[in-house]
Parts: sequence; C-alpha cells; structure tokens
Amino acid sequence: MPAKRPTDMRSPPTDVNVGTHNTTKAASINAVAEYAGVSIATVSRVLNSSKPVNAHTRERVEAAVEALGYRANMFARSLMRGESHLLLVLMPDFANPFFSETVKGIESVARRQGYNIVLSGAPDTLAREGHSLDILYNRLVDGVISLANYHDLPRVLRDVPNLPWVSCSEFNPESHVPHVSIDHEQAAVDAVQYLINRGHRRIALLGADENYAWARQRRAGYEMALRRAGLVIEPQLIRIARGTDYSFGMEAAGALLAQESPPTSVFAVSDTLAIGAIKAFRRAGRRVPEDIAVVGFDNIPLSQVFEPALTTIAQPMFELGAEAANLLLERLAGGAPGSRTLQHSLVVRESA
Amino acid sequence: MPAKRPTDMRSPPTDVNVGTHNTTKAASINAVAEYAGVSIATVSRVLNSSKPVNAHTRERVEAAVEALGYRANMFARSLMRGESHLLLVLMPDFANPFFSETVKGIESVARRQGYNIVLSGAPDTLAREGHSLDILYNRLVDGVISLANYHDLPRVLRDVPNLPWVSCSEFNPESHVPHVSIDHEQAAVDAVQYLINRGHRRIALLGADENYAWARQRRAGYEMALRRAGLVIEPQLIRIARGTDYSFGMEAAGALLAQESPPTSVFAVSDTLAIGAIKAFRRAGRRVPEDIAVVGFDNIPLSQVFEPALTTIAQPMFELGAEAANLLLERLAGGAPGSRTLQHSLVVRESA
DNA sequence: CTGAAAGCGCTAACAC
DNA sequence: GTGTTAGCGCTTTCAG
Repeated sequence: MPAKRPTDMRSPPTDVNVGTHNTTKAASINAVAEYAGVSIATVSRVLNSSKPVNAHTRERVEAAVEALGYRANMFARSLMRGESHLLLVLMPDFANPFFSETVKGIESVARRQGYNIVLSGAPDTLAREGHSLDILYNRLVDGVISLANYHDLPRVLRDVPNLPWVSCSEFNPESHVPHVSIDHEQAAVDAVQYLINRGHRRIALLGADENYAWARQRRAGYEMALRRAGLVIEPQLIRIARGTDYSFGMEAAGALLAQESPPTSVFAVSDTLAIGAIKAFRRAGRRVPEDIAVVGFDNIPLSQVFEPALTTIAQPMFELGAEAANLLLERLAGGAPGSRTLQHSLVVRESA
Repeated sequence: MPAKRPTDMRSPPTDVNVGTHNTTKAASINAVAEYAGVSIATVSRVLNSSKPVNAHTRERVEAAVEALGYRANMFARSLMRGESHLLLVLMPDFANPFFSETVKGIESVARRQGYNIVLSGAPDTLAREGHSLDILYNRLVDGVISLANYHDLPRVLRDVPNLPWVSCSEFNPESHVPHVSIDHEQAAVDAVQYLINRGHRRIALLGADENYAWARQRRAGYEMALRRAGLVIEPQLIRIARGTDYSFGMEAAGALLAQESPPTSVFAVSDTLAIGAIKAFRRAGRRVPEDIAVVGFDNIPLSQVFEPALTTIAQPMFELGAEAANLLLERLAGGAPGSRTLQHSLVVRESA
C-alpha cells in the first residue's frame, strides 16, 4: 500500500466532484446529536443561537459539526420556517446591459443579507412557451423583484398566492405595487429639451414596446417637451423598435431615414437602440452628431466607450437594483416601505 | 353587505400582492384530500401521475386542487425527493456580455427541463467578502455550472459534498471535471496567425487574469503562433489587463502605446478589452486598423455594431451555456457524458 | 440549560 | 385502485 501523499494544495483539486450523484449520504442533525451525545434540539439551538446553551455543550456540538462536515438541510429548515431566503428576479432580457447592471445591484444587497437570487425569464416569454411560473406558485421563493413589463402580469398574478412583490424600473402609477424607478417622463423631457435647446426642431422618437410602462412614460415625456416648445408631434417621426437589441435600433433608424424629410435628431429610449441607430445612420453616410444628433437612455457602460460617445440619460442602474432588493427585504422583515424614485441625469458627450 | 363585483380582468390586478406577508395560509395536500374525500396518497398520485388513479377519482381531486388553488409545497417535496430542480450558476462578472449570453443558453435549456437557475457571484468574490457558498454547502441545489476560474476552486470544493459540477468555457486539462468549451489555444493561434498572414510582425497580447485557464490557454496560443512564425516573444508586448471591462482595455492599451516601438497590431483576449483598446488608440490619434490592427475574442453582440466592427474569434456563447446545462442535466439523470469541445471561428470585419 | 415529542407537507412502501 | 403509515431533517413547544 503506497504511502498517502500529503495533499498538494496547488494541484487541481477538482477531481473530487466528478461523481454524478452523492455517494456518501450527508450527515443529518441526528448524526451530529449522536456524535456529540446530546439531543437534536440542542444541536438546533447551537446552530441557530436560538436559545442559550452551556458553553461546554456547545463546544462538543461544534466539534461534532466540524467532524462530520455537517450542513443543515435547507429543505427541512425551509419547511419548518416557511421561508427559503430565495428571491425571484424576473428578467425580460439577459442581453441588455441595463438589466445586467440592475441584477448586479440586486445580487449585491441580497447576498449581503443572506438571500440568493433565482433568475427567470420574463413571464411573457414563459407564457409564450407554455410554462408557468411554477417556482412562484409553489412558493419556493420568499418574494419577487420584477423587471418585466406589466402587460402580462395580470395573467401571472391572478393565481399567485399573495407573495411580496416589487417592481424595478417598470411601474404602474395606478397600482399600489411598490417600485423603485426614476421619473421616466421627466427624464425624457430633459433629453428632448436638450435637443430643442441645441436648435433641433425635427426630433424623432425611437421608442420601445409600449407594454412597458417606462416606454409609454418616455414617449409621453417626448411629446410633452415638444408640445411645450410649440412643436407639432409628427407620427412619422415616431418609430417603435421591435426589441431593444442593437439590431432593432438599426432597423428602426433605417425607417426614419427613408422619409422624405428626415429628422435632424433622435431621442432613443435605450442606449442599445441609440447605438444601433448611429450605426445605421453612418452606414447611410450620415455623420453623428453633425448631420443627425442622437441621445440615448440608460448610460450603459458601453455608452462612453462607443464612438461617438453617447449623450444619454443616466439611470442609476446598480442602485435601482439595490434599492429594489432593499425594498423587498424590508417588506419581508415586516415593514411597509413605499416606492422610491431615484435621480436621473443628462450626460452630455459626443453624439448630441 | 354589498354585492360582490365581478372581477374586471383588464383592471390593474397588481394590488393583490401588496401584502408583506401571506395572510391566508396556503392549502396543503391534506386540505385537498379532505375536500375531495380521498386520502393524501391519492392526491399525491394524481399530482405526480405516479400511479394509475380511477378517472372519476382523479377528476374529483383535480377539482379540489382547482377549487383550493392548491400548489405543492416545494420544500416538502424536495425534502422527500432529495432534489430541488435548482441549478447554481457561478458567474464571475455580470457586466461582460459573454457571460450574459452564456447564462441565456443555460437558462433556456434548464427551463425546458423544469429546472431553475440560482445565480451567484464567483467564489473568489464571495470569499473576499467573507461569505461562503452556503447555498452549495447546504445542498439546496442539485448541481452547479461554473463560469468562474479554477484558481479559487480548491477552497470552495474542499468542503463541498460531492455535488455534480460542470465547468463552462473554463477548464483544466488535467482535471476530470467535465466541461464544455472551445479550444482556446487553437483559437488564439488562429487569431494571431491571421495577423501574421496580414503581414504583422509586432503583435501585442492584451491578456486577462491568468487565474483563468482560458486566459493562460489563449496566451499559450499567442506564443505558439509567434514561435511557429519564427517571431520572438517580447515581454513588453504582453499586457495583462486588470479585468475585462472596457476601461481595463483602455488602460492596458495605453501602456502598450507608451513604448518606444509600439506594436502594429494587438490580439485582445476579450471583445470588451479590444473595444476599450480601440478607444484608447483613437484617443491617442491612431487609426484602426490602418495604424494598428486589433482582433478580439468572443464575438459579443456589440462587436458587429461597434465602429470599426470587430474582427474577432467567435465563440458559440449561447450553445456553450446550453451544452453545459445539458451536460449537467445528463449527469443528474444518471449518465456520465464527457466533456465537449465546441467550434470557434474567425470572423473578419473591420478592425484587422 | 436540556430532552422528548409533535409536527411542517410531502412521497413511497406496504397493505387491503 | 385506494388508504394507512412511516418517515425525509429540521424547529419548536412543553416539561423537567
């Protein structure tokens, strides 16, 4: 029998976990209790610090836990406690950096509070595929943070037990579902007003799916700014993209250019759309911002790296997510905090 | 007592879920059994189609389920079955589109198979913050797909019960942990060889944290291509960025330019790095690709929209994620499939 | 301060 | 085809 080599910490340790299934059954609380010579109740107490335990007893239990590599079974614990410390995040679009940044914020505060994130596609996507939010129905999660639009919510919510629910970015002013968001309408007014101040009169809107409240609100802001300036709202200057991918921005921008008297500037309701549009404009031989100015929305990381750097409305994406998580967590803790509106700002760079 | 108004389905239904906590206790299987006048075993049978049930009885049960709005409690079910249908995804960087696309692939196949995704930051991040992967230790999840690097894995894996584990993109050739990935080294050879074919002799490497195996492998490919062409490897032409954000690309590219005899081209191991580099080059008055050519890696969605459009190595990001999920799921189903290597390709566009 | 015992809601033998 | 029963692993009274 060869001598056991000391473990080399630098060697790949990974071969440990090749098994397809757990072979050795994990130690239960009973095993720990037996090993330590106490009752399972006592083990539970030291595990949760729920009741004072004699220092000496505690040490014995802790030693047993250590020796057996014991970890509490979450299913059993959750079954008793009725909570999982899992938060569901409804994510409409993994590809859009806005959502990535927001999830980052959510994850950050959730983890700090001992919660984990379950990620799911948006309800409408699920519905389209004939899936339902089983995970939600089944109360696996303690609460939900939704980045999805409200349009499909009715269907989802109808059967859902009243589960704490928070909306992020998206919100319905008429509803009482708490949300964290910026003032989309005012932000759009700011963006368009900036264009007006720069002398633009023919300002196009590159909009998004109006199932999203923010898309409607930004459009409303666009129209309001125009109206205030005494400009007419020309329907042919309003283009709703079929999605927020770069490609949809290009597509919609192309349509804008095809008109007899094209705009001198465009307000895109998303940076990804704006970037796609700029690409399309340049392909068509237009210079940005000289021939056509564009302002975006979100201030995604790329917007300052892109050329021309984007003039855009900055949303505090990370904070939006973080605050949404805070809001939900506070509710789970029994509080009843209200919605929060975070500040946006116009970042002027090169594209307008 | 006012007459009960019929529910208006078009009105915002969202006010239903404002409560901070479930007020009405959800119906249990007992309630359903009682309501239907059968035993809980029968209810369980119709719920899971695990054993034949008299058609008439089944209908009664289904009616009861419907009437009570019953949903199985996942905790209890998981406790019995010993599985949660939850997959943990270890995500190093939410901001990098490569990871977003990959997660998209994972989510897509996982959902189709009835699994949900728990998202967690990378182990190294967690460790830095003093957290451990409790969720993993506690066997909440059935398996894990890791996009994280191997460097910090030892620490993580040591205490982890042997949980099915799959690596995506990242892999250690010496380990037996199954993975799905492209051949990073060959891909790098292809990229650099392309540059060489275009007449470049002074080719820089914009590398990434070599705790990642792929970073080491791509560097190895870079060096191999150079060596094969009889070119010397100049250490000052190799720059390791501090991260993969655009900003780190700019930073590292700046250092490259500061040299007495700067490169005529650079191979960046990530599109985000490449884009940051191009930005830096232009700021310094260099034209891309005329003065300095750059080829990236990944083929993120942005790479074709960026100007100049990126010449890059295309990784099948979505498929990488999808295959990783398939691999894991097959293992969970009792199989023992091996690693898979997917195909990469060089996409020639404008930047080189 | 500690132990015994009663479940949490479900699945899976095992009887009938 | 259906009911009874024994747990899964944990938390939590309730006694002592």
